[in-house]
Amino acid sequence: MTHNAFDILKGRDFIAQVTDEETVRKELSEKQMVFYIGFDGSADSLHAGHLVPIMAMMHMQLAGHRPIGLVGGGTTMIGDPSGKTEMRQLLSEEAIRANGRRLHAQLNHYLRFDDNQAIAENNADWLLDLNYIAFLREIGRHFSVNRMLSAEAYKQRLEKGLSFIEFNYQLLQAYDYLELYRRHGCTMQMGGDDQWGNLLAGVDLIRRIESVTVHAMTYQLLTTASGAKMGKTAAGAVWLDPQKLSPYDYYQYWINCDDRDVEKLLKIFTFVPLDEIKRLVALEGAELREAKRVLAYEATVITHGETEAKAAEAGAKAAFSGAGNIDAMPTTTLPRARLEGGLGVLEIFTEVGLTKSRGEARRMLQQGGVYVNDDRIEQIETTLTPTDLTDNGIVLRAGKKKYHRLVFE
RNA sequence: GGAGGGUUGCCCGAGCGGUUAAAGGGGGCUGACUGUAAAUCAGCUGACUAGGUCUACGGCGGUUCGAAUCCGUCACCCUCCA
Repeated sequence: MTHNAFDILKGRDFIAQVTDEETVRKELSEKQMVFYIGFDGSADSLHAGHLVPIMAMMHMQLAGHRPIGLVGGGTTMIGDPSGKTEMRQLLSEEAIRANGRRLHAQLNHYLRFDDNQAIAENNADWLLDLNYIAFLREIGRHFSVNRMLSAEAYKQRLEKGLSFIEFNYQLLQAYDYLELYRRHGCTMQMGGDDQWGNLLAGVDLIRRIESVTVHAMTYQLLTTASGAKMGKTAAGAVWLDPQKLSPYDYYQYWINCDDRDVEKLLKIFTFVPLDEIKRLVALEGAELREAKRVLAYEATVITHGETEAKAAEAGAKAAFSGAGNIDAMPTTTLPRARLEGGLGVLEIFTEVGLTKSRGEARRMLQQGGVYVNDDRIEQIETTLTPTDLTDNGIVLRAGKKKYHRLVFE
C-alpha cells in the first residue's frame, strides 16, 4: 500500500486527466502541496455530486497536503457556461454570500481546518472589486479568443448562444488560480473533467505571468449505470445537509444503487480499503446487498457521523428485514386525540409526505400501493383508529420502499 | 436597427377555433417478478369536498356561444441581414 496521494486517487479511479502525471506524482510524494478546488455558490448546500471533489480533498489532506476550499462568491455572479445548455439564472450578491458561508461550514465537516491544515477562501474577496481596465491589461491580454472558441466546453453554447458575461468566466477562474498561487503558493487545481479547459487556462496564465509550472488534475464525472448524473434523483439533488435530506433518506439513496455501480461507488465515496472492496464486490446476486450495506453505512458516516449512520441502518433494518430498531424509522408524532377521532388514510399519507396530494394517495391506494402495518388497504374511506396500534405506533408504507411510522402521545 | 421563427404539462415534443386535462416519447409512480438490484410486462402520472368543480398551453388584453389554437400588446429566446 502506498501513501502517495496520487496513487491513492488513481487506484480509486478518481482521476480523469492530469497535466503531467509523472511530475505531479513525484511532487505529491516529496513535499506538501497546496491545492484547491472551487465550489459554485449557487446553492445553499452541497449535494452528493460534490462528494467526489470532497473525497478527493480528504484523501489529499490525509496524505499530508493542504487543501483550499474555494467558494465561488465572485464567479457565481457570472455563471460558468462549461457543459451547460443554457445560461443560469443570476443570483443576487446577498444570496451568493449567504450560500458561501453555508458551503464553507459544510466543508468543515469533511476537512480539518484547524492549525491552518486547510484554507477557506472566497473569490468574492478579490474578484468583486476588480478594475476592468487593469484586469484586461494584466490578464485579458494573455487569452486567445480563437483558442477559447475552439474549446470543447463552449461548443454546445456556440450553437445555442453564449453571452459575453459567461464568456469571461474562464478568465476569472484562471485569475483565481493565479491569486491562490500568489497568496498561498497553490500549485494544483482539481475539478470535474468538464473543468479541464478552465483549469488549463489557469495553468497557462501562471506560466505566462509567473514563469512557473503549476498543475491541474480532473476527476471523473460520474454517471450511474442507467446514465443519470450522480447525486441527482427525480425528486431533486441528494443534499448533504440533514435539514434538506434526512440521514435515513441519504442512507437509502446509497443502498438503492444499481448493482453495476457498487464497486465504483465504494471506491469513490468510502474509505474502505481496495482489497476489502474487491472482496465485497465479488459477492454475487442477492449477496451483493452486503456490499451495498457497507457502502450506504460508510457513506452516511462520512457525511452525517456514526450515530446518524447507525440510526439510519437500524431504521432500514426495521423497515426491510423486520430486525433493527423500529424507532429509527422516519417518524411523525401526533396527538393521540387525532387517532381516537379517526385518521383518514389518504390524509395521513399526504400529511407525512409519503404522497404529494390526496389525489396521488387515492391513485396509489387504487393501485394497491398503500399499506398500513404491512396490510394492503383497499378501501379509500379507511380510517386509522387506536385498534391499528402495534408497538405503540402505526407503520405506513407507500409502495415497496417508503416507510413512515406514526407514534402518538 | 431590419426581416423571419419560436415560448405547450417534470423534460422533449405534437396540436393550429369546439369531441383537448391537451397525441407520442422520456422520466417518475404503482403492481407482477425479485435481492430495498437490473431487465421485462401491465396500469397510472394537474388539484380538490370525486364522477362534479377548479386551475393549466410565456404575461396582459381582445374577438367568439366557445381559444393552446384568431387579433393586439409586452417580455424572453433563436436565425438571417446591417
